[in-house]
Amino acid sequence: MAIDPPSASAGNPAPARPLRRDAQRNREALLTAARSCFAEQGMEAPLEQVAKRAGVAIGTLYRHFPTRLDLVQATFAEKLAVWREAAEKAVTMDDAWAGLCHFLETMCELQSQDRGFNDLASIRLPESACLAGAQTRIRELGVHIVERAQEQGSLRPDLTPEDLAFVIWSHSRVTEATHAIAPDAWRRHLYLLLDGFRTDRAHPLPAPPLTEEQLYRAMISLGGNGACGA
Amino acid sequence: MAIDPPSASAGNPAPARPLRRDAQRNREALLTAARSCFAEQGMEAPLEQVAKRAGVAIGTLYRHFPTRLDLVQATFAEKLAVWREAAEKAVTMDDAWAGLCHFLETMCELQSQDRGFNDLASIRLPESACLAGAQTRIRELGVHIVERAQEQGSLRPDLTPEDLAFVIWSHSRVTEATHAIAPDAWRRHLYLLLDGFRTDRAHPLPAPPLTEEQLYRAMISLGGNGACGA
DNA sequence: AGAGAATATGAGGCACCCCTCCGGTTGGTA
DNA sequence: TACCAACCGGAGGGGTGCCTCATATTCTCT
Repeated sequence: MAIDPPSASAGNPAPARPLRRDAQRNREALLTAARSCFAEQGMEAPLEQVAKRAGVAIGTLYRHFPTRLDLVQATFAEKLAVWREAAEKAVTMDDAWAGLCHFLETMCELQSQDRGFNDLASIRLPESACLAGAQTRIRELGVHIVERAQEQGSLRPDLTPEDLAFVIWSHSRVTEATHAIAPDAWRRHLYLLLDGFRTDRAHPLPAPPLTEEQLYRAMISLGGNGACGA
Repeated sequence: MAIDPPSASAGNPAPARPLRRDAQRNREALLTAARSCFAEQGMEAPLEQVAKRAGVAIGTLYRHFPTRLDLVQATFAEKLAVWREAAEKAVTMDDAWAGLCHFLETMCELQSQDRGFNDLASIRLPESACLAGAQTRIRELGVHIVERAQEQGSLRPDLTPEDLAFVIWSHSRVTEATHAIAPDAWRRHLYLLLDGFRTDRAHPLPAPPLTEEQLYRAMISLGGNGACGA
């Protein structure tokens, strides 16, 4: 993903000679350390701490992952896949409302377990990032999830897929606040919000939905100093 | 609040000789600068930037406000008062649901206009802070606001005053994301959540409410590096 | 006008984090 | 076994922000 002979940017050309054994070991130690650091402190955890926790010098970290974004992507690829699978499954569920709940609940669960994922879910990676594709796919699935639930009449018709970002963002801070004190409290918040999503009870909303473009810009603006540079 | 001859901690004993004219001028310049820095960047804005914007050296800032907390409190006293007045008014409104909306909408508006206030609303100041009393008062009023709306039957009965913190927290991140892109989008989120608060539509919630003590601990845990030291 | 207290200044020490670079080390192969 | 490319270590230069303190300046009162 970073190391290796020149070229090999997209992920398929040269088979790239396997890593030396010590390098392989270090790479894995780094990923393990990154997972725990990011989970505790978010995507902006000091890289020097990741290196220390991996029992490796800082130079070694940079050799394997030249930028923070490289490390973030390698660290979260799996969890992003879990989220994506939840979305894929959601669109196949007979009860579209249950599908929506499954999608959102899985997402929130991942967010609440991992501050780094919490950060990642809230933002949009740069186009160049290899995980950006997964984000895009999840968004497509989100559109279907919303449409199906509206067709079945369970989801209020004035809700747009962009409104799902409200769930991500609002849950983000709620879980950050309650995580250490009441690890399940976020479910209460989620279901309060979901009650507001149902068709019965819908009252007119006071502001128009975000456009897709606004949504992207909003997600990018949250990027701050995280892994979002370029 | 910080300067001046010894003693004079609570705010009434020695009349405390008035500030010299230059000191008075600087103090006001500092507050103005702090308001704009905090509004843009949150409560953790670099103090050196506040000083620079005030056209004053860093030492001067520390002379007037020995700790960040001192500066934060002086900066936000007025906005906290506005919030509190909204709460006082809310409990007098005939329609308790309208009162709840007025309270929350005012709060969210303040949060969305000012990142610093957004931070401040999410956390709990230390007992020693002079603004802590206002926070406590607002909380008391929040209890009444909730109770009245439940008595009138408009607010779902399984909601507790602690759940109002979900509004603060969730709005916090939503407005941070959308503030620069769609300044009114937060109203949409707020009213989605409020639709979930109504009595009709209430579905059983999957997690118990926070206790008061959990709420405080959660708010403190968000304090991070902000103005919350000691 | 002059003295003295109050105030302002800003360089500087400390801590944190970023990222680079080059000499030393090691794994795997001939 | 010996070689060398690949790899590792970690000191160090750069940047930011915090806070302090000795010195210089300015107000105010007599």
